[in-house]
Amino acid sequence: MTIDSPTAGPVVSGTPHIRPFSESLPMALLRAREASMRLFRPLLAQHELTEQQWRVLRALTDANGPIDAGELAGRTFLLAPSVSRILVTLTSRKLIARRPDPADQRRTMITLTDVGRQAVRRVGPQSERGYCAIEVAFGEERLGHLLAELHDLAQLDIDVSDVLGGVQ
Amino acid sequence: MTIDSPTAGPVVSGTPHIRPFSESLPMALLRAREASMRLFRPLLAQHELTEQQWRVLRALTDANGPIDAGELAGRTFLLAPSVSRILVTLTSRKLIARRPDPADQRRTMITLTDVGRQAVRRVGPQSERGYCAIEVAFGEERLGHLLAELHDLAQLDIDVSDVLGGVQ
DNA sequence: TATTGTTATACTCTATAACTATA
DNA sequence: TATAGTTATAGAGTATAACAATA
Repeated sequence: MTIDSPTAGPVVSGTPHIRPFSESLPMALLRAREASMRLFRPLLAQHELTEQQWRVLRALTDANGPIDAGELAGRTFLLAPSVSRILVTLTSRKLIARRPDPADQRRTMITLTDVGRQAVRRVGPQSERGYCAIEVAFGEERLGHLLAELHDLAQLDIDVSDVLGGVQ
Repeated sequence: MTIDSPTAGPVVSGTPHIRPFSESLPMALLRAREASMRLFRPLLAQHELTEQQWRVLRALTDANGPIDAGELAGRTFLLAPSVSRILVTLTSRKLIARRPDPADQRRTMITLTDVGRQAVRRVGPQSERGYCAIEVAFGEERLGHLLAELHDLAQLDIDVSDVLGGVQ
């Protein structure tokens, strides 16, 4: 049940304490993400969708109605310029539609088109097979708990300046 | 034998079951990773290191001796061409050194230089402050358990073809 | 002939800044 | 004046293929 080292182990020759790569949280998250994405990448490739384009389509599916570009950027963890370019691509492929918000013409409201919904309907169930495979291999309850922990972790609101500590 | 799960909650208007974005494992991992990287990005920026360059330096620190480029690619989750280019950059900055393996001249062995080790020594302890902040906010034991679960998840060896299911 | 690493190429995303048009 | 989105630009990584050197 334990990870590699119970008490953090010996420090490497004269180096001040630096957490081993294997115990780095961002690295562990990356590794786990790569392992799970491995199941989905070929599927997205088949449908000529990048990971980020798929994130946009998923976010729109969840939204279940028009949302503006800024909201979309936030939900997909993409920067505004990335979203803008992705929206151009997805629009040219008729997967989404953009129109200005009548209430505030600065805003662009985005919706899935019927074609876009069809695409999601085609990819979604196949992608669900990936999740099921993970649930089976890892354990459904265990996976549920992991998701909850990841959710809580992402909610932590740590002040970055505490970390940099005015080192400047 | 349908893939759509029988007891997976209400299905959105006519759409076959598609897991909500919020319950997507890759998305949860990305979200958690973004939340944690938020603490480290400014630090890396201060030292003019990209995330990927820092991964290479960390992997070399852990290796505690020369390793070849292929091994480095594996440990950092980077593709060989990306590693190649990063090695060019890091070599020009004198942070690493490359030399052919005497035992097999095809292989390039990579080591940290003294300058490289110094850089790691400067960044490492500051980065450790980030980890500590997370440990405090999330709980040390809880974080340890999460790391162990992520480790196990990454170890899963799921056959991709099971997922694609010969759909072609 | 297979391998290791590097280049070549095209595409995409990241990141910051500048710009347009609304408000 | 501030905001929302887009466009501009520079840089970097992704991904595949092709290549050279070595085994």
